[in-house]
Amino acid sequence: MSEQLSRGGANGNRKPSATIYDIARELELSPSTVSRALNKPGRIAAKTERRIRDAAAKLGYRGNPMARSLPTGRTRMLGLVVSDVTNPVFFRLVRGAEKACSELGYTLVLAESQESGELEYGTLDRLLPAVDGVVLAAARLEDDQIHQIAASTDVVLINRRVGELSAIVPDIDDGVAQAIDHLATLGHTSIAYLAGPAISWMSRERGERVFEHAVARGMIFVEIGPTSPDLVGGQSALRRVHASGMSAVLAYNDLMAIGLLRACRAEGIDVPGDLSIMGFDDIFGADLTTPALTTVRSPLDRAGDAAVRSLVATLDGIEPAAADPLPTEIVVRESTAAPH
Amino acid sequence: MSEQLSRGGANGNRKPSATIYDIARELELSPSTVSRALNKPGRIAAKTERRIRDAAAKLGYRGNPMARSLPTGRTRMLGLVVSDVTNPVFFRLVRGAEKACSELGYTLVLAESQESGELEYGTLDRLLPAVDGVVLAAARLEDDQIHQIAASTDVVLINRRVGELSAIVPDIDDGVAQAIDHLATLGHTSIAYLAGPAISWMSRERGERVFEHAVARGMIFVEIGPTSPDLVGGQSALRRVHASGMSAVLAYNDLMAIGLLRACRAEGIDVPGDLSIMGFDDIFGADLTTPALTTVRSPLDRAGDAAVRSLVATLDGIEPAAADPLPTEIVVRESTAAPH
DNA sequence: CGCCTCATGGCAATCGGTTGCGATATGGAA
DNA sequence: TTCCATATCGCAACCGATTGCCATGAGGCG
Repeated sequence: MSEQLSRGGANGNRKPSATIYDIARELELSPSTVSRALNKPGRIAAKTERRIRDAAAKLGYRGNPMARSLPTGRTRMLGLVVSDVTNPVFFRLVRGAEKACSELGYTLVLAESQESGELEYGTLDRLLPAVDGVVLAAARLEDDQIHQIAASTDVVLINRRVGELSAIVPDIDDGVAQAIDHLATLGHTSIAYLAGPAISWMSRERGERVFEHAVARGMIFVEIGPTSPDLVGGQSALRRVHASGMSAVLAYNDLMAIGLLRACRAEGIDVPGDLSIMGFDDIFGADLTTPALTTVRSPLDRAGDAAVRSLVATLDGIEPAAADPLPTEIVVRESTAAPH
Repeated sequence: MSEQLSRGGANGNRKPSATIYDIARELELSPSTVSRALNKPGRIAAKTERRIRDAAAKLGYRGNPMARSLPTGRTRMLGLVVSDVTNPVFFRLVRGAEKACSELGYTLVLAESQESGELEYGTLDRLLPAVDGVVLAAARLEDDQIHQIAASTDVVLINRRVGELSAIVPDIDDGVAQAIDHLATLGHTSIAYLAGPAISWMSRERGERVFEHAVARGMIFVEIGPTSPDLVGGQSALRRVHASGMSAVLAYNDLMAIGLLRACRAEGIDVPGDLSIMGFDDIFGADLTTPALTTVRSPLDRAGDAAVRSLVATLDGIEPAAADPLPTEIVVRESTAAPH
């Protein structure tokens, strides 16, 4: 009548899953043999391996991930740190990373790093020791915080360069060139760049590229901001944008562009008649607005995929293959037109 | 000149983090004392505990999660399974779950269960043994698959009821009542419900509620579908909707409603003039469309939060507090008006 | 026929904690 | 002063794997 000790919480009537010891006993073998048969194909006689695999299947054996990672130090888990889970920019990114992880036999752990202070004693503190590496897509983190993270685990950055850390950065230049070309062709001679947060590497990068291409085209260029990279950021920038007298605006991201769009509508400013607006990323919802947003599409899903693969390669001690460029391109919709 | 063995991947020049053994040696104590001092406050003499905590801080001790979970069987990780990471319905849900986990000292692992076949030998297979419990927000899973999962770990469902499994389901009735009232007040006498996938419990539930309230109001009611719960699903349903002659449509979710909206626009059907359209959930983007979508808002963030808290309570052996109702309410925007 | 090699499988240490139980002070009561 | 209860800490087993090294036996070769 001895009651089975149920470890941890409710649902006590759950049979603890089989271990390699169960298999070993069943077959009168040593646990080490079972371990090898299951992980190092060929190390054990083919016949024995067969028997072991069959027994494992029969007993419903699932290796205990914790037990495995204790001696090896590898958890086969990867972290993905984003600054804001509800930001639609990350959706395709998460999807790409998730798929790659799944294909490579890894598990993806998603974390949010809203305030930078959270780095200490927060989610990241719990995350870092549990993963083999992290993909950082958190624009809000300071450079030295990133170095700090990189000191304790392998890191791959997305949309950002910090020191020599490996990074996946889509080739902005293509897209920006196309965007400026698009606007110039429409007849615009002046353009404003609506910057995101000052800390954002990507915001600065995009601003820089827009600047370069604009002046190369002989266009007037101004930069407005910095602002928060969301709807309200875009919304609140309208007065400054309007005051600048530019006929076209390129916002740091789609969220800001959409915010600006809405503010224009509220103020009775015609888009694209009075003002052409473009964004970056082509997030979900960019084609839902009226007018639908013209934007520079970023291959975020591919970036997520590439980041994970690069990370896993480094973990395996392989020099990560030089990632192919990840080109960007513009998606022309309705928010851009000839100025009048 | 003995080279330090770097376990696992690159970045070999990383100092392995301190263990309780390091602390014990430093203080000439036993590891077990260190362990207790750190986890069972009061179990050890206050003075000793102080010394241990100080030493731990000094050495930068971070407990090894794998090592801890091996004897205890608990990983302090929770899984969140959704059917589609890129579906904006889940964003607020993820956010809510993430925050709750963080507050409770748990780590959230996000997983996608697109095809049901993936249940075997897929992401879930790797996830399940690694977490203490899962929150299931995956409408695509079959009932018996859910039971199968529940057999091996603790489970909390969101937006769905299966057997006696604990579930967080917002109170649809409020919202639907308000919706029907809204439409009736506008003068509508007929209404169509655009159903999602047949397998979706929530789709059936919403349809049922709409049906009840519509007939209670003496309205004509038809159900159209089932369809895929996304933009194309809504888009492709336009002809059937139109053919039905109803003056108002309530779609299973906002994605479908928006798809329908777009199709209407493409076909020159005036919304809300010719047709009033409503959705469910109030996802990101629902207020971006033209006309902006009137919808029944679901408190998804609170649902995520509640699910996690309920799950953790069960894990702690506490009877989860009866969750407060999670009411729904309509958000009136521009896609509904009096029929003509 | 003898020796060497290689394939095969077992032993035992190890990863970093947790925890039941026992040993040793320590202080208070009698 | 003696005895006992209690507070404090250590011993050692255990969680479920991995892995270096060794023992055994079989087969190949001269």
